[in-house]
Amino acid sequence: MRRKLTLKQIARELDVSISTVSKALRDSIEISEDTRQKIKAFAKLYNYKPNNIALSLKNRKSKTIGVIIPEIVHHFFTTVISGIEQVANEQGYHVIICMSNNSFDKEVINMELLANGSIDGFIISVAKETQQKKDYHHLTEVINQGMPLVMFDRVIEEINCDKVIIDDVLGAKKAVQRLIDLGCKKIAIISTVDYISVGKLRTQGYIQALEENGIALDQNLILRVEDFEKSEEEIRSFLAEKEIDGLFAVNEHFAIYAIKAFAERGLKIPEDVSVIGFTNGEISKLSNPSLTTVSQHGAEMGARAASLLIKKLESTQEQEEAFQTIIIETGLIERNSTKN
Amino acid sequence: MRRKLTLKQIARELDVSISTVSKALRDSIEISEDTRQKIKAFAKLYNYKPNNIALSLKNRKSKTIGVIIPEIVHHFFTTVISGIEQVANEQGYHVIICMSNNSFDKEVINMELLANGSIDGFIISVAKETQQKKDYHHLTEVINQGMPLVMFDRVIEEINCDKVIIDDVLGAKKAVQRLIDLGCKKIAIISTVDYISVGKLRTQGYIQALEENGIALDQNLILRVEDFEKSEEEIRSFLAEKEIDGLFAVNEHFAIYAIKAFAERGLKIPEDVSVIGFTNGEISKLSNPSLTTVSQHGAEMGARAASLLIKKLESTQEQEEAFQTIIIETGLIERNSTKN
DNA sequence: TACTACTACTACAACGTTATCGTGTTGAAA
DNA sequence: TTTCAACACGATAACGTTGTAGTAGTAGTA
Repeated sequence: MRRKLTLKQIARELDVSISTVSKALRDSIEISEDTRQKIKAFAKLYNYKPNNIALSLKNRKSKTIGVIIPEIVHHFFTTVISGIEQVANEQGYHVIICMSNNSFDKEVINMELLANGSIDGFIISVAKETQQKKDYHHLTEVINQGMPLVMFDRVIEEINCDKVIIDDVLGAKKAVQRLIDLGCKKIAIISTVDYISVGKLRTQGYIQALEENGIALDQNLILRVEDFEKSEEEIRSFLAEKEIDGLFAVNEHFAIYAIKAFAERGLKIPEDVSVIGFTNGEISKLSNPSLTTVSQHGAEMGARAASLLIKKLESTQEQEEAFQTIIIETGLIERNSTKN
Repeated sequence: MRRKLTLKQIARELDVSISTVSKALRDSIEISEDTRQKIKAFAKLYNYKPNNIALSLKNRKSKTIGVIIPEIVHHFFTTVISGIEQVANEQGYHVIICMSNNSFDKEVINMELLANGSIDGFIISVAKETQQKKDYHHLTEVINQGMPLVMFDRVIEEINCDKVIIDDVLGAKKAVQRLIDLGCKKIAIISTVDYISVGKLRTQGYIQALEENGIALDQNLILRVEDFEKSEEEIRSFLAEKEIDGLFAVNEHFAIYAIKAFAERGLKIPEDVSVIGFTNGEISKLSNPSLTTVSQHGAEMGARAASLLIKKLESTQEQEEAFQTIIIETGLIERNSTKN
């Protein structure tokens, strides 16, 4: 097994100095045409590639963006990553992804690991556990070290940094408004417990829509799922005897479980109940009936986040305090779970 | 913005040499108790963390595993990554993930990037395009450089390395056998074009099952989807007038599209047609009716792949030629798309 | 002949570590 | 008083790069 070829080896082999090899390969005019050709030919022949680690160390930057996401399962995160990758690659950056699996500890470990030289900046959507614990020391630490950080989707207000979010309140409001426009009179919502920011915000949107239309808020029509593992059960019993004609769910899964629960009661979608979900993932597209959803434009989110981060990375001046929060508009994709 | 703290800075601050700081932090007995405490306290106070890049350069290894996957969308890959992460973390390794997006070029770029010092070894499932092109230079190159590589799922026979696969033929055979046992007489298959190895193998399993049960093979009952983007259409027209009572699909999506197509024809699942898919993902679980599928045990696959890789990385001796191929058993998860 | 200017290279330092070897100061044995 | 460990620390090299500064050798000019 031969080790990777280095400048030193080339130098020894061709009986020149390391500097000469380095310069020849970078087409320096200091090196004669002859020598340059010789060195380049040799390097090409033996497939020389500079060692990134050495370059990172020397340049004190890695041209790499670290992305930390809570769970890769969600199609939404996939699309965000695509967006990040596209912009990053265009600008000559590389992307590495780490999962926190929604665990606070893993988020901390991964961030510390990446922060120690491997990457130039972070794009992160924080873990559920982190939101719950409200322990942000790892985030502030990274920021204090002068490493730019962009948050997306699940952001933390208290942290001062660039953010890319969707207008959860508005997205939810538009969805519920649509249900109202379709003639729904009794609209329920399946949300999450309030410490999950998106759940809280989407619930707000639901409430606002009802208020604006003069519909009285009925707390019995709000389900805040506690345990994701048991969400199917929670939803089933919540919907067991509700007489409703519209339902808004804050994610795809909840919407699907709701549709199943309705089916078990013999209710027809969308004839008896109209259902709208959140997040335009695979599941929404493939479900039966296909699901009308609020789309989050994940790719755009990723792209904007990457742009923000790279802008920070490339600006030599420290324009501190100049943190932006970009709000991505949501869309509503109408499918077969709502009356047309 | 303060830069990251280095040994040098600590040394200057405490008026000792860099060596002393390094040794103190590593609890060397060479350093007096007093000095050691002082240095450690200082380091802790200012949150010193060694620079990974420098360590990687010095040690010529990064304790990091690079994972290259074609598309993150699939739940299957997610589970594989979980398996990899678990084993890797246990053994003190870090995992970074890159997506090839099924593009040959991106696969090459990502591999070259990671191979130049960032990681110690690869775990890869190759891109569709790579299988099609049969251009494996980037893989052989990495191997020739002495970097261990483990392939999983979509492997390439010609490449000599450790592999972790499922027995696609057997998995498919068991699924089709199940359909036969359920009394299905006319069983169709929705597969992919043959250059995708898993499609080819699963088709073989289908054929074998029929043969073993003395059922004549009918080429009209085999669909080889060409274009994934248009798969829904292809499947719809394929199933338009088929009189069948069993269907085996080589992935979840195809199965779902098939169920939709049947529904459009007014056929009931599983009463009129029994359907079995492949890959036990979210979609199978959530679809309506829920889908009976062949499960691939992704987490186990990832775990085994990581174990193989780490074993190679830690073995100082080069036991070349000792490449293994581990075959993971598939399971059959029965849900509501087959008669009970 | 002496100086300058240019060409084509080499040497060195630095990025942040750690392992190896070197060294000055003590204290005690001879 | 001399010698020699033991102790506690410092200097150096190395990992693979690149940029700056330095230097032979040649050619041209006065």
